[in-house]
Amino acid sequence: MRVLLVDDHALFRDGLKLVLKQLGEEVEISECGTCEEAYEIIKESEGFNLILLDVDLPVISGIEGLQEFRKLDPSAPIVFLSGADDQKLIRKALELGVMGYIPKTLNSEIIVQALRLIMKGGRYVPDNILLQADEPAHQEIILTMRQKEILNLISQGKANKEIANILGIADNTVRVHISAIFQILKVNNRTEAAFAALQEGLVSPY
Amino acid sequence: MRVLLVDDHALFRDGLKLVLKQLGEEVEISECGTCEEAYEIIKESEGFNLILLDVDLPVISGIEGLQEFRKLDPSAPIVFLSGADDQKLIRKALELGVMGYIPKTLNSEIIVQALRLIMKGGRYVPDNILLQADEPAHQEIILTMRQKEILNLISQGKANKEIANILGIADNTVRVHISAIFQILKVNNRTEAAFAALQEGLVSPY
DNA sequence: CCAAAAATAGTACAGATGTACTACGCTCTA
DNA sequence: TAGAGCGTAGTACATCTGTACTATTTTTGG
Repeated sequence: MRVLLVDDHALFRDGLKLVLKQLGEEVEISECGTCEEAYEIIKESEGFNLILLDVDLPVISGIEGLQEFRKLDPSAPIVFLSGADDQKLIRKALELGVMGYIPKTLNSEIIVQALRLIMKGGRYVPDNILLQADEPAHQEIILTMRQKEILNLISQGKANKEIANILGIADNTVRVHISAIFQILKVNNRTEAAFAALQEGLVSPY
Repeated sequence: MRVLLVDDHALFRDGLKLVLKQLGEEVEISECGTCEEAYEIIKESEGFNLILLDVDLPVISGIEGLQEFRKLDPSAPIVFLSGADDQKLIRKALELGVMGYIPKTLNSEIIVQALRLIMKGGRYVPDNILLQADEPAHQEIILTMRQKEILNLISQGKANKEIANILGIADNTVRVHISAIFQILKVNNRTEAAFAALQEGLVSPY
């Protein structure tokens, strides 16, 4: 069995390698600390039975790199490793079609069980986290493309006039969009909107 | 030798325990996943020779919990473990007087050497990161208490009047503070200020 | 104790922001 | 083809925001 382990924390890799050996007979582990290295390894290999991918990788995150892994080794089930028990992240991961989401807080016994499950074609997602996520019944926020564009510019601290210039429209139009955005996000001003955008993952804090 | 290992990632603890055993003869390792548990362990123990503390812990972060560790076991050298190679964080850690800062990306050989150094009374800080930190010459941003309070409220999307009400001062005064904050942060409006505050770690995105 | 820094507060003003309207063209779908 | 939704744009208006002043009181450090 061939496993590829991508995580920038060398010691965590060491710990996980021990766990993987409990998985069974002949486990052959390739490891690296970045997506870029992982791509090279896959190209030089004959495919893996399992890819364990840290979501929080430097340069190219696991989420960003996921598609490339799919291309390079379409048959390998991909499991996300994550330091954060983030409900949204898990949902996104599942949407992206990963076969598992393993929080690094899990102890080795549970991880072994989870990986066995995944190797048999199942999925593993920590239930406590999914239950948590069900609660809020948090209504999906849907914005039009234009609204997302403008929300992004708002989040950069741009003024209405600047936004109008950038998009080549009248600043009255910008205001109309902004009013609409505020209603959808249920906020009253651009600073609240910016933070709402952050929380919804619509913008990133650079 | 007694070592306390506080990290919420069970597998990382496993990896690190292996490394610690390389440190020498009789290493006795206590481990847990949160500061709260760690406090209990220290109270029930006779003191440690080394405390390894993850900075990014749930509920109480390593940085927040540091003082309490100091109180409970003043003689134990404290070493931060961190998943992020963050220059600012390292500087802050050193200011707080920790004896070492170990990025989780380090491999085991280097960690062993670093821990040996620290056990002998030295300090370990990854040089590549410190060099990096020198470059930006990023001037420290110093705000008064009042300014921080107001910056926080700005980041919550509060209007000047609301801030004035909350703090029990005139909204003219709020404006004066805000003008000062903008100059210090080199920004032009409250949304930019909110994001600058985020980047500087002055507020958290809840 | 004095000087500097911080916090307070006022007046004044230009410009930005947010809302409420109306209105028109475009695209898609029933 | 009618209606819905989107993007565009205008007018009007009340309010908020940010800056530039001046000025007083409190706190703090040398």
